[in-house]
Amino acid sequence: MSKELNKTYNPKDIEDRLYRKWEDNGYFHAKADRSKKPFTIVMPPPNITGQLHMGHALDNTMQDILIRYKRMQGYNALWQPGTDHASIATEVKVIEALKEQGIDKAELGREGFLEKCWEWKEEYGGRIIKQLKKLGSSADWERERFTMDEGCSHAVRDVFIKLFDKGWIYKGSRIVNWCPVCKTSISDAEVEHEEQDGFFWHINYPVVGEEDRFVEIATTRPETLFGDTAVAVNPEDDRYKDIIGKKLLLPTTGREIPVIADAYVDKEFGTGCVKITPAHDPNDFEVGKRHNLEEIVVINDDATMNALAGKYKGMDRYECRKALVADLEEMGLLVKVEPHSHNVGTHDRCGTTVEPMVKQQWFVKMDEMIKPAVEGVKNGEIELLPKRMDKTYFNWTDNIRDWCISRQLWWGHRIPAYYCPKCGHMAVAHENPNTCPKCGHDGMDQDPDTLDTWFSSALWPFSTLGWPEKTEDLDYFYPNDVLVTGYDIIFFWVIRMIFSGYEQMGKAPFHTVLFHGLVRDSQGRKMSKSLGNGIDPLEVIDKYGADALRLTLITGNAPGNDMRFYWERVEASRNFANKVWNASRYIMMNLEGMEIKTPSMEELHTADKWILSKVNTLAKEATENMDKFELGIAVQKVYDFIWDEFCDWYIEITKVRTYRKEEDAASANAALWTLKTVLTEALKLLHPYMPFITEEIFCTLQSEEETIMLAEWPKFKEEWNFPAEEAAIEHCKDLVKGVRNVRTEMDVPPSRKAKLFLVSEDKELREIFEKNKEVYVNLAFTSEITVGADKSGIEDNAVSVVIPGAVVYLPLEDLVDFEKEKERLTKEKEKLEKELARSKGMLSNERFLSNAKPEKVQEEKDKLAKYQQMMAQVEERLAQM
RNA sequence: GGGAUCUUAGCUCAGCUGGGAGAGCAUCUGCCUUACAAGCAGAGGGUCACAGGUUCGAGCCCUGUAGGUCCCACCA
Repeated sequence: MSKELNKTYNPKDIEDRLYRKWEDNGYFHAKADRSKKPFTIVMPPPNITGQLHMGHALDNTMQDILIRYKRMQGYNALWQPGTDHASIATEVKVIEALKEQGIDKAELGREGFLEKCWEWKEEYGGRIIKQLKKLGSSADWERERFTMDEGCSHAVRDVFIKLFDKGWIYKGSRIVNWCPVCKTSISDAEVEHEEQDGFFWHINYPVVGEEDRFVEIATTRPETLFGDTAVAVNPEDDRYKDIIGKKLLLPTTGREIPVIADAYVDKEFGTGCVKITPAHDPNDFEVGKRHNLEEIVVINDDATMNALAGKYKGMDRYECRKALVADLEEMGLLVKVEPHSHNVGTHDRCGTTVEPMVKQQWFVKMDEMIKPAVEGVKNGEIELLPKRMDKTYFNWTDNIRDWCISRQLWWGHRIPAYYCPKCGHMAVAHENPNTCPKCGHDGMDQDPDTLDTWFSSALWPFSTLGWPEKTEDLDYFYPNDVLVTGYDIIFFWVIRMIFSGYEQMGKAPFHTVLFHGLVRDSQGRKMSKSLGNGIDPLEVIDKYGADALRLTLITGNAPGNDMRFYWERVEASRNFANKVWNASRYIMMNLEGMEIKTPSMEELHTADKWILSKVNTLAKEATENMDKFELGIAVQKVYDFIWDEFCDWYIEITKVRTYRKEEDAASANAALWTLKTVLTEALKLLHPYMPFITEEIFCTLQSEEETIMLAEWPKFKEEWNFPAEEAAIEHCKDLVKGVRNVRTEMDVPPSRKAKLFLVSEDKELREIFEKNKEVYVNLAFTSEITVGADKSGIEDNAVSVVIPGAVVYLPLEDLVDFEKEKERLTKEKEKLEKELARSKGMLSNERFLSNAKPEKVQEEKDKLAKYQQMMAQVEERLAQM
């Protein structure tokens, strides 16, 4: 019945084959089915430009674990996958590709360019999906969506129109972050602030009509001078009270600007005088609004100076800065230059310093829409894990600003607004009305801008289920259950999904958000292309297998924390896979040709019940941990169980029985049944984490079920709860450990078996040792075992080991070194003395006795008794020597 | 400026609601014991950053200090 397994686990032999089997059999597919409870996760859609990196690997491993777990628990588990059009990223890629062919985007025209984008998408868009499959991801690929497919695009337009009609989307002239390289506006969230060393230029602006009187301003951006429309001082600043309202001559321009008073100015900072450039600085923009100042744009979209910069026209902003400063110096208006480090906003995609610009853009009004999103997290409808993410979340929502959603790009969802070239009327609609509803003019032009990529991903939890159609899927699978993602996109995506879910669906999109950290390199640096320190998950899979990679990413790290990637850790995971493989191989070898019957309770030996009880507890605990999303803890417990309890103890314990199949068939049968049963349970618990190896073994081990993927998740069973047997085996383990310890210390070769005498005054304990000789006979290297109440008949010079409740004697007279033995016992005594002191101290502390929980007190009393008993034995032994 | 987070064995990190310090790797010593040397058995190694406080009891809670990392923020 059982097939052969290789001696070492080779992931390559099985991964692709098993994945194909799963996919072909439709195991990943979920259909709305009212008889089952749904469990839904939407996959954060990777960019079509993306290549699988460690972040994806971690993110998707976590999701796959949850999905596989819930699927085994009988849920109708849907993992909804798809990809994101990633407007800027894709557009940049396509432009680059075109450049190589000598083609320019503008030449190609909008239609032509979009065609190229789609071609690019067709060619590369599926790459990352293939890579995700390598990981073992059990997403429902039949449902794969794309943010720009017909349905999602419809959803986008629908939301746009609804919000517009509600007055929550508006078009306005505002100061926005402008990227001069990408030549588009970007949202606040896309701006990265970095500290840069710069200068503070102090410049004198002459006061009009007053000879030799100047106002000294300090600026980090002299080139914006041409856009100045005022100089502001603090109204409380005595130094400048008298010049408020006077005019200044703006150097090099001949233009006069007023001195105004505004509380925004900090008296203590700089000179206390601030040049106001409403068109190129967000603060100045606000000041300008308050004082009705003109907004003079002096910088072009490509960051060169425009005609208003006079002779500097056409220069790049930094070139102009240099030239202007030199000229000011010549004119004697440059007072001084101070080094000054300040925060500069850069575009997170290209690193270009953003230029604040006044532009006509589309915005989403946030003040109202954010309210349910705040409330939902506050009242626990949505739980953010780890909990501390709440603060980050509220920090953002409390300071929310309107969302700039228009982008001057071509690849993306085009804004569904149409303008009449004749009367200027604007209509917002799903399709071009063609005829102006106002003046009847024939032909309307669509707004050239596209929407921020995140506008469509914000709708992902419901747009993928068919919204705005009222589909069965939507009704059944929405709200989703869990969202798994990195904390780095909480603002971009998570918050926007939450408010969109509330606004469009009236319900939170999910009840739990599970955040994970970043995977860093071994030195703790971010993995990045520029550093070249990224590790390709596919390479890891190729070398060590997907299961090893998955296990590595999930263990040894607290939820939400960043982790470092080490090859050594992958190796350790691979070793575990191999361990599982070999243990299974061993069990299958033993099952070969056997017909295993389910043993009765009486036929099960103590050790069998012990391991059943252990795996039973494991199932309970691992389930609890997984329900709390403590995936790393859960799998660590499974790992420890398999390696330590099951392999190192149980398999070893049973060898004495499985080697003697003929002599005692019932005993061998019970052991083999237990081995197989416990292994199967453990494989199921391990499956979400290591899907490939568990499937391969499961299918080789048995033939009743065709896949472990759909096997039932282990539950705690009362009939497998054996506390007494657990305790009994713990005693045997103590015994074995004690013997091994002393034998190693005395350099007794394993080949030398020894007689073993066990002395205990405890009758129950004697019975345990008597009954379970088979447990320790081999592990303690015994040739003969005698259990007694006293030490009669034991040579005086036998080596002794004190274990809880008993003393073990090993007559190894030729090897006994009395000095060494004494030393050992003295060390033992010291250890016990310390424990006794601690225990006695606690128990003589009245406040401990009165304040501590009664069970704690009892526990301590039991310990004391145990130590006292052991101490007596050690002392007696020392006295004899 | 606000906030988060970290500081535990040589390295990387666990340590859940406070009750005798753990893992993996590395090191040392034995073992090719017929599942596994990617293994088995054993060992060494930690004033849990520092200083206070709460408590019968603190790695865990509170306050402060130092250092690291990160996020947010319009000081020109």
